[in-house]
Amino acid sequence: MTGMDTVEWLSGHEQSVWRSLLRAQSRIESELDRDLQRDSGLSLVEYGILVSLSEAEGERMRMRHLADSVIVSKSRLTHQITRLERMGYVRREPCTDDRRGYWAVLTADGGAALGDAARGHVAKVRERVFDRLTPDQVKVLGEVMGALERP
Amino acid sequence: MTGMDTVEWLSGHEQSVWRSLLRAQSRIESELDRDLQRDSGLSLVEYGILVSLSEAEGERMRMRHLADSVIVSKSRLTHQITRLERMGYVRREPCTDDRRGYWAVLTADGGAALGDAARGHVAKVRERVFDRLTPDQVKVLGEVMGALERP
DNA sequence: GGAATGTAGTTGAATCTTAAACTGTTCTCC
DNA sequence: GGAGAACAGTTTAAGATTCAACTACATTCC
Repeated sequence: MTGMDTVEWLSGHEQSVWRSLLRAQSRIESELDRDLQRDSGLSLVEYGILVSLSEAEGERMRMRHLADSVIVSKSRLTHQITRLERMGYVRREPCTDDRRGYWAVLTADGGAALGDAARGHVAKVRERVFDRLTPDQVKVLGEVMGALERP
Repeated sequence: MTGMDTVEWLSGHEQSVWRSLLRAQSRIESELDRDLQRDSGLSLVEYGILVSLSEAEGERMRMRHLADSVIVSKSRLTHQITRLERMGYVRREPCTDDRRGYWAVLTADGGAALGDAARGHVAKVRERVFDRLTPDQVKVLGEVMGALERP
């Protein structure tokens, strides 16, 4: 017994919950990503970007806001938008009122690609997550994730 | 109303739970990864590898089994183990009974690095996850993740 | 008005990940 | 015992991500 033992460890149960969580996370994400990629050529992050844009006023968002909304670094978003632009799903427009800024704008092709991808993707989400849970479990899961998502 | 509308969409509540889940996942993972990296120079995956090895018989595992245990592709594991070997935390040993195979073996340095990293990391996990939840919520979270982790 | 500081976004290089092809070994089954 | 399939692991190259440095505009505050 040394002085280093004073860290509070996780209890056995907490440990097992934590490991389940890590495995579930990693499995859900990689399966959904693989399927989405195979069926529509979009990664999960790309899909998320298109969803955010499609729901925004004028189907456009400033880079910074978009980065926050899909939780990626500015730099990663820049590269990602460049790729989406190459695919023709997004286009950049300079901001007139803040000349540092750009809008990322959803194109018609991007909207169509999102529509096509969504059907299959939603089915997988349902199958991979919600079909496995009771309504009560979903309710608690919502509360829990609500508590965990806050920074 | 077209024929394409027959996909069962997510209900409003499900949708909001799903989005919380995605945000929580991504925040938890990136914060823990950042902190772990800063405090100990290990990524979350590297940490997971060292944990698996430390708990295995003889502090060693076959590559395939290790890859399954931390849920990464064989290829990624190969690269990752190469890096860990360069850091001196793991060494490879050829398998005597199956000449295709290798053991990844935890070194003394690797064990020490894991020990150092664990203290801070566990504290963050507690702080980032368990401290935000009631015992009941933890219990349900465990059931839910148990259901979701299965392939 | 202008120096200092903060913010938006991009760039480039190093690092990491992925996917497919490949080597060498073991297993199956006739 | 040997052909063929399956398995363990690595390699390679392309593509993605990260990190720090950088440009350009906006804000603040004297």
